[in-house]
Amino acid sequence: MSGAARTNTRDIARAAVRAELAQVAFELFRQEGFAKVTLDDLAAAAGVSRSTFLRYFGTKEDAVLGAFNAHGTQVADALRARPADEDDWTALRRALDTVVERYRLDPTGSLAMTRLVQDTPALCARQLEKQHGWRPALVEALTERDDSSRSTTLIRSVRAAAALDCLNVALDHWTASNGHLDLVELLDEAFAALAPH
Amino acid sequence: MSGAARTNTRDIARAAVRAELAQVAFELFRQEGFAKVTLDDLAAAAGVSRSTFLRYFGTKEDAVLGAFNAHGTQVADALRARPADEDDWTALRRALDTVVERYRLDPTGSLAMTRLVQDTPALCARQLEKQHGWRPALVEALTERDDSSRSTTLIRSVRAAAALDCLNVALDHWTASNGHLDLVELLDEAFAALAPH
DNA sequence: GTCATATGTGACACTGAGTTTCATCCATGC
DNA sequence: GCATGGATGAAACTCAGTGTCACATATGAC
Repeated sequence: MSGAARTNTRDIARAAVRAELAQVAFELFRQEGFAKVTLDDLAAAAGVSRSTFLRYFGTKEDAVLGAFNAHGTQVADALRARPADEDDWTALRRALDTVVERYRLDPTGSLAMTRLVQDTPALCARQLEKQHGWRPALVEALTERDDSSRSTTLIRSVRAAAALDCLNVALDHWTASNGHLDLVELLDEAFAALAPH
Repeated sequence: MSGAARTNTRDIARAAVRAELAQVAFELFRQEGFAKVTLDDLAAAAGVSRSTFLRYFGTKEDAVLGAFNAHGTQVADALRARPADEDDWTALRRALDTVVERYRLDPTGSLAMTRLVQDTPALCARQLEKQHGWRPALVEALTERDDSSRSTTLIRSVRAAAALDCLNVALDHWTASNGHLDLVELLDEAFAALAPH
């Protein structure tokens, strides 16, 4: 029994193919618009069958949004790594630095990707859904950090949700400025607008 | 030219049919589950053709979520009606009372409806999308209330988004308690978790 | 009353997403 | 070489959503 977590040659190959397919899909979506590109188009452009494409990404949207799949647990992990005496809000802000870092590494690509998602209602909706799915993990991480009765699940849920909103709104303004404004500053402003006492 | 806003006999009839169709759909979804019911099932149950059903609700989801269509502008209007000297966060909290009132009027029905939405990923996603669409109207209302430079669009956007999160989280906990907990108290707690200084 | 028009409806065909099934191919281990 | 299992491709299928057309009915003008 090769453990499920074991990363073997096959998994690496799969990941490479997946990345390649995602790249092809992204280019096509940007050129033609998400709605105009069919699964057949994607498969043809990538040189695989429609079946194979759908095996890598369960849905058309996931060919784009699969890039964000790891963000949820990543932010949750970053949250757990914050000092125990830090308040929820500050810890959430700092945990989002892991996401911001991704945008800093490739501003041009990130800008194009973020625009594509924002300008495509179907992608926007799926993205919101995906982020909604991160909330439980964030709440759990917050709870592990401070199990005292000072806080409740409701409070942690609201803060986790609000933190993700801050990210989204900051990104909205970032793309609106063509990436000229500083994402870190925008995020700080967003967090400041809700800073709990 | 009969003005578009004019409510004539025809519009009233349409609204009645629409309400009837929504009711039938809701019952069917609750009994069978949203995914198991097809548009043909809905049309047959309602005694109309598939075409007609789709004319009333553009999508299957909208047969359920159409009930929330007015909420966006309703909250925005309530926001504009708040005293000018009230801070954003308090005004948002009070504006949501218009929504809470709907739940208070029919707790049983609201509970079933909210559960259906929460338990159906497709509906949950569409609901998030719909609420996301409310944000611009809320931001505009906040701006009209206080056009001073004390605040920015980014700040207002974050607060509007966070307020809706508060509502959603409060509703999560309300349904989890089978409607036993007080929605108003839950909402107050949620808002308190983010109270800006 | 009659005619013209507009609107609601149903029937139908069509596209495209996503699921499922099956056959085949190929790499790995024996 | 041979068996096995995972990856692929082909194809049929369901269903949501769009668009078109024909028909019926109700409303308004004369």
